[in-house]
Amino acid sequence: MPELPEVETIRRQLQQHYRGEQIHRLEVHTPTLLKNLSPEALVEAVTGKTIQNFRRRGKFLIFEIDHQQLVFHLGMSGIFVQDVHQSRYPRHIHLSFTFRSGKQLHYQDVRKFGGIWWYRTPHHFPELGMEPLSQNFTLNKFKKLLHLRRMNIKRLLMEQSIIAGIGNIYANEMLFQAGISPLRRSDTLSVDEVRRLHRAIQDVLKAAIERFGTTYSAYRTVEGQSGENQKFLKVYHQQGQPCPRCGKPIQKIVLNGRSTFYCPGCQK
DNA sequence: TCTGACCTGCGA
DNA sequence: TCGCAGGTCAGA
Repeated sequence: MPELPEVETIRRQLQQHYRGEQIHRLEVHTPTLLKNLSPEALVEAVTGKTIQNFRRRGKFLIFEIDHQQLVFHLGMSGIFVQDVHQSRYPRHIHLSFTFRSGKQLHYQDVRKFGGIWWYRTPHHFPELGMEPLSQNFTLNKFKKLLHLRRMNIKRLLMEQSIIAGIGNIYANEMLFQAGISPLRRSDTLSVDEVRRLHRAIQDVLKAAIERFGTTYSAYRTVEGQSGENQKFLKVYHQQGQPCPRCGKPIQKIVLNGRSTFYCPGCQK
Protein backbone atom coordinates (compact mmCIF):
# COMPACT_ATOMS: atom_id res chain seq x y z
CA MET A 1 0.00 0.00 0.00
CA PRO A 2 1.46 3.04 1.32
CA GLU A 3 4.01 5.20 -0.32
CA LEU A 4 5.47 8.38 1.14
CA PRO A 5 2.25 10.48 0.98
CA GLU A 6 0.16 7.82 2.73
CA VAL A 7 2.76 7.21 5.44
CA GLU A 8 3.16 10.97 5.92
CA THR A 9 -0.61 11.42 6.21
CA ILE A 10 -0.77 8.65 8.82
CA ARG A 11 2.18 10.20 10.67
CA ARG A 12 0.55 13.61 10.85
CA GLN A 13 -2.68 12.21 12.23
CA LEU A 14 -0.88 10.01 14.77
CA GLN A 15 1.04 13.07 15.88
CA GLN A 16 -2.19 14.99 16.26
CA HIS A 17 -4.06 12.30 18.20
CA TYR A 18 -1.42 10.28 20.07
CA ARG A 19 1.62 12.45 20.77
CA GLY A 20 2.32 12.47 24.51
CA GLU A 21 0.14 9.42 25.20
CA GLN A 22 1.42 6.99 27.82
CA ILE A 23 1.21 3.31 26.89
CA HIS A 24 -0.83 1.43 29.47
CA ARG A 25 -1.04 -1.89 27.64
CA LEU A 26 0.29 -3.40 24.43
CA GLU A 27 -1.15 -6.59 22.96
CA VAL A 28 0.70 -8.43 20.21
CA HIS A 29 -1.72 -10.64 18.29
CA THR A 30 0.65 -11.68 15.49
CA PRO A 31 4.20 -12.28 16.77
CA THR A 32 5.62 -12.98 13.29
CA LEU A 33 5.33 -9.29 12.39
CA LEU A 34 7.96 -8.46 15.03
CA LYS A 35 11.26 -8.73 13.19
CA ASN A 36 13.91 -8.27 15.86
CA LEU A 37 12.45 -9.16 19.24
CA SER A 38 9.87 -11.27 21.00
CA PRO A 39 6.36 -10.06 21.90
CA GLU A 40 7.23 -10.36 25.59
CA ALA A 41 10.35 -8.22 25.17
CA LEU A 42 8.41 -5.54 23.27
CA VAL A 43 5.62 -5.40 25.85
CA GLU A 44 8.24 -5.11 28.59
CA ALA A 45 10.07 -2.38 26.66
CA VAL A 46 7.12 -0.07 26.01
CA THR A 47 4.65 -0.51 28.87
CA GLY A 48 4.43 2.64 30.96
CA LYS A 49 6.42 4.64 28.42
CA THR A 50 5.26 7.78 26.63
CA ILE A 51 5.25 8.40 22.87
CA GLN A 52 7.17 11.63 22.37
CA ASN A 53 6.95 11.90 18.64
CA PHE A 54 6.03 10.26 15.34
CA ARG A 55 8.55 10.51 12.53
CA ARG A 56 8.86 9.19 8.99
CA ARG A 57 11.84 8.05 6.95
CA GLY A 58 10.95 6.98 3.41
CA LYS A 59 8.05 4.56 3.82
CA PHE A 60 8.99 3.75 7.44
CA LEU A 61 6.93 5.13 10.31
CA ILE A 62 8.75 5.69 13.59
CA PHE A 63 7.22 5.91 17.06
CA GLU A 64 9.73 7.67 19.34
CA ILE A 65 9.28 6.22 22.81
CA ASP A 66 11.62 7.48 25.54
CA HIS A 67 14.49 7.94 23.07
CA GLN A 68 13.93 4.44 21.71
CA GLN A 69 12.14 3.62 18.49
CA LEU A 70 9.31 1.38 17.40
CA VAL A 71 9.51 1.25 13.60
CA PHE A 72 6.73 0.12 11.25
CA HIS A 73 6.88 -0.72 7.57
CA LEU A 74 3.28 -0.93 6.37
CA GLY A 75 3.95 -3.25 3.43
CA MET A 76 1.05 -3.22 0.96
CA SER A 77 -1.91 -3.04 3.32
CA GLY A 78 -0.83 -1.76 6.74
CA ILE A 79 -2.95 0.97 8.37
CA PHE A 80 -3.74 2.22 11.86
CA VAL A 81 -7.29 2.27 13.22
CA GLN A 82 -8.52 4.04 16.33
CA ASP A 83 -11.46 1.78 17.02
CA VAL A 84 -11.70 -1.96 16.33
CA HIS A 85 -15.33 -1.47 15.36
CA GLN A 86 -14.36 0.87 12.55
CA SER A 87 -12.15 -1.85 11.05
CA ARG A 88 -13.44 -3.80 8.06
CA TYR A 89 -10.97 -6.56 8.89
CA PRO A 90 -10.88 -6.98 12.66
CA ARG A 91 -9.25 -10.39 12.34
CA HIS A 92 -6.25 -8.72 10.69
CA ILE A 93 -5.44 -6.49 13.63
CA HIS A 94 -1.97 -7.48 14.80
CA LEU A 95 -1.03 -4.98 17.49
CA SER A 96 -3.22 -3.05 19.93
CA PHE A 97 -2.18 -0.17 22.17
CA THR A 98 -4.27 0.98 25.09
CA PHE A 99 -3.18 4.31 26.51
CA ARG A 100 -3.46 5.64 30.04
CA SER A 101 -6.01 8.17 28.75
CA GLY A 102 -8.26 5.33 27.60
CA LYS A 103 -7.58 5.90 23.89
CA GLN A 104 -6.73 2.91 21.73
CA LEU A 105 -4.70 2.41 18.57
CA HIS A 106 -4.60 -0.74 16.46
CA TYR A 107 -2.25 -1.82 13.69
CA GLN A 108 -4.02 -3.70 10.90
CA ASP A 109 -2.36 -5.40 7.93
CA VAL A 110 -4.47 -7.74 5.78
CA ARG A 111 -1.64 -9.08 3.65
CA LYS A 112 1.00 -9.12 6.40
CA PHE A 113 3.78 -7.84 4.12
CA GLY A 114 4.70 -5.24 6.69
CA GLY A 115 7.11 -5.49 9.60
CA ILE A 116 7.82 -4.01 13.02
CA TRP A 117 11.24 -3.38 14.57
CA TRP A 118 12.40 -2.13 17.98
CA TYR A 119 15.60 -0.12 18.34
CA ARG A 120 17.05 0.85 21.71
CA THR A 121 19.13 3.63 20.14
CA PRO A 122 18.15 5.93 17.26
CA HIS A 123 18.16 4.03 13.99
CA HIS A 124 19.29 5.99 10.95
CA PHE A 125 18.22 3.65 8.13
CA PRO A 126 21.57 3.26 6.36
CA GLU A 127 19.83 1.32 3.58
CA LEU A 128 17.72 4.32 2.52
CA GLY A 129 18.52 7.05 0.02
CA MET A 130 17.55 10.72 -0.04
CA GLU A 131 14.28 12.12 1.27
CA PRO A 132 12.69 13.64 -1.85
CA LEU A 133 10.96 16.44 0.07
CA SER A 134 14.03 17.48 2.06
CA GLN A 135 16.16 20.55 1.33
CA ASN A 136 18.95 18.10 0.71
CA PHE A 137 17.32 16.76 -2.45
CA THR A 138 18.74 19.32 -4.85
CA LEU A 139 18.61 19.34 -8.63
CA ASN A 140 22.38 18.91 -8.76
CA LYS A 141 22.40 15.86 -6.52
CA PHE A 142 19.53 14.33 -8.48
CA LYS A 143 21.36 14.90 -11.75
CA LYS A 144 24.46 13.17 -10.37
CA LEU A 145 22.41 10.20 -9.14
CA LEU A 146 20.91 9.68 -12.59
CA HIS A 147 24.37 9.35 -14.10
CA LEU A 148 25.96 7.45 -11.24
CA ARG A 149 23.24 4.82 -10.94
CA ARG A 150 22.47 4.06 -14.57
CA MET A 151 19.27 2.10 -14.83
CA ASN A 152 15.74 2.27 -16.11
CA ILE A 153 14.32 5.59 -14.90
CA LYS A 154 11.15 4.19 -13.36
CA ARG A 155 13.13 1.58 -11.47
CA LEU A 156 15.48 4.31 -10.23
CA LEU A 157 12.59 6.38 -8.89
CA MET A 158 11.33 3.35 -6.97
CA GLU A 159 14.74 2.20 -5.72
CA GLN A 160 14.59 2.94 -1.99
CA SER A 161 18.37 3.04 -1.60
CA ILE A 162 18.51 5.96 -4.05
CA ILE A 163 15.37 7.98 -3.24
CA ALA A 164 13.26 6.88 -0.27
CA GLY A 165 9.48 6.79 -0.37
CA ILE A 166 8.38 6.55 -4.00
CA GLY A 167 6.33 3.51 -5.06
CA ASN A 168 4.48 2.40 -8.17
CA ILE A 169 1.57 4.85 -8.25
CA TYR A 170 3.63 7.97 -7.82
CA ALA A 171 6.53 6.87 -10.06
CA ASN A 172 4.00 6.54 -12.91
CA GLU A 173 2.46 9.94 -12.17
CA MET A 174 5.83 11.71 -11.86
CA LEU A 175 7.04 10.42 -15.22
CA PHE A 176 3.78 11.54 -16.81
CA GLN A 177 4.05 15.04 -15.37
CA ALA A 178 7.65 15.28 -16.58
CA GLY A 179 6.76 13.95 -20.06
CA ILE A 180 9.35 11.17 -19.82
CA SER A 181 8.80 7.57 -20.95
CA PRO A 182 9.16 4.98 -18.19
CA LEU A 183 11.27 2.96 -20.64
CA ARG A 184 14.13 5.49 -20.71
CA ARG A 185 17.50 4.91 -19.08
CA SER A 186 18.38 7.37 -16.33
CA ASP A 187 21.60 8.61 -17.91
CA THR A 188 19.93 9.51 -21.22
CA LEU A 189 17.80 12.34 -19.78
CA SER A 190 18.53 15.85 -21.06
CA VAL A 191 19.23 18.72 -18.67
CA ASP A 192 15.70 19.98 -19.18
CA GLU A 193 14.17 16.54 -18.61
CA VAL A 194 16.11 16.12 -15.37
CA ARG A 195 14.83 19.50 -14.24
CA ARG A 196 11.23 18.58 -15.08
CA LEU A 197 11.46 15.24 -13.33
CA HIS A 198 13.03 16.75 -10.20
CA ARG A 199 10.16 19.21 -10.12
CA ALA A 200 7.56 16.50 -10.78
CA ILE A 201 8.84 14.33 -7.91
CA GLN A 202 8.21 17.10 -5.42
CA ASP A 203 4.96 18.37 -6.99
CA VAL A 204 3.35 14.94 -7.15
CA LEU A 205 4.31 14.00 -3.58
CA LYS A 206 3.23 17.34 -2.10
CA ALA A 207 -0.11 17.31 -3.90
CA ALA A 208 -0.80 13.74 -2.76
CA ILE A 209 -0.02 14.64 0.86
CA GLU A 210 -2.41 17.59 0.65
CA ARG A 211 -5.07 15.14 -0.55
CA PHE A 212 -4.38 12.65 2.27
CA GLY A 213 -2.91 10.02 -0.04
CA THR A 214 -4.35 7.67 -2.66
CA THR A 215 -6.96 5.05 -1.74
CA TYR A 216 -7.37 2.08 -4.04
CA SER A 217 -8.51 -0.51 -1.58
CA ALA A 218 -7.29 -0.91 1.98
CA TYR A 219 -5.67 2.43 2.67
CA ARG A 220 -7.47 4.69 5.13
CA THR A 221 -6.17 7.54 7.25
CA VAL A 222 -5.95 7.08 11.03
CA GLU A 223 -9.25 8.95 11.21
CA GLY A 224 -10.79 6.29 8.98
CA GLN A 225 -11.20 8.33 5.81
CA SER A 226 -10.16 7.45 2.28
CA GLY A 227 -7.50 9.53 0.62
CA GLU A 228 -8.57 11.83 -2.20
CA ASN A 229 -5.64 11.69 -4.57
CA GLN A 230 -7.11 8.81 -6.61
CA LYS A 231 -9.49 11.37 -8.15
CA PHE A 232 -6.52 13.23 -9.61
CA LEU A 233 -4.42 10.40 -11.08
CA LYS A 234 -3.49 11.09 -14.70
CA VAL A 235 -2.16 7.69 -15.80
CA TYR A 236 -2.20 5.14 -12.97
CA HIS A 237 -5.01 2.64 -13.69
CA GLN A 238 -6.16 4.87 -16.57
CA GLN A 239 -5.33 2.47 -19.41
CA GLY A 240 -7.49 3.10 -22.48
CA GLN A 241 -8.52 6.56 -21.27
CA PRO A 242 -7.48 9.57 -23.37
CA CYS A 243 -4.31 11.25 -22.19
CA PRO A 244 -5.27 14.53 -20.49
CA ARG A 245 -2.45 16.26 -22.37
CA CYS A 246 -2.52 14.89 -25.92
CA GLY A 247 -5.64 12.71 -26.11
CA LYS A 248 -3.90 9.47 -27.13
CA PRO A 249 -4.95 6.41 -25.11
CA ILE A 250 -2.98 5.64 -21.94
CA GLN A 251 -1.12 2.36 -22.24
CA LYS A 252 -0.48 -0.31 -19.66
CA ILE A 253 2.65 -2.45 -19.81
CA VAL A 254 4.60 -4.55 -17.33
CA LEU A 255 8.03 -3.12 -16.53
CA ASN A 256 10.39 -4.57 -13.93
CA GLY A 257 7.51 -6.80 -12.90
CA ARG A 258 5.21 -3.89 -12.06
CA SER A 259 2.17 -2.50 -13.87
CA THR A 260 3.27 0.64 -15.66
CA PHE A 261 1.00 3.28 -17.14
CA TYR A 262 2.05 5.98 -19.58
CA CYS A 263 1.10 7.98 -22.62
CA PRO A 264 3.11 6.90 -25.67
CA GLY A 265 2.08 10.16 -27.34
CA CYS A 266 3.62 12.69 -24.99
CA GLN A 267 6.03 10.73 -22.77
CA LYS A 268 9.19 10.57 -24.85
C1' DT B 1 17.64 -8.82 -14.56
C1' DC B 2 13.89 -11.54 -13.99
C1' DT B 3 10.71 -14.60 -11.34
C1' DG B 4 8.54 -16.33 -7.59
C1' DA B 5 7.37 -16.06 -2.87
C1' DC B 6 5.21 -13.91 0.98
C1' DC B 7 -0.61 -13.22 2.13
C1' DT B 8 -5.40 -12.03 1.61
C1' DG B 9 -9.38 -9.93 -0.55
C1' DC B 10 -11.80 -8.28 -4.46
C1' DG B 11 -13.81 -7.87 -8.93
C1' DA B 12 -14.29 -9.57 -13.60
C1' DT C 1 -11.78 -19.47 -10.78
C1' DC C 2 -8.40 -16.36 -12.14
C1' DG C 3 -5.76 -12.25 -12.23
C1' DC C 4 -4.49 -8.41 -9.87
C1' DA C 5 -2.98 -5.31 -5.98
C1' DG C 6 0.14 0.77 -3.23
C1' DG C 7 6.28 -3.67 -1.35
C1' DT C 8 10.38 -6.17 -0.69
C1' DC C 9 13.46 -10.01 -0.73
C1' DA C 10 15.93 -14.28 -2.19
C1' DG C 11 17.53 -17.07 -5.60
C1' DA C 12 18.23 -18.54 -10.39
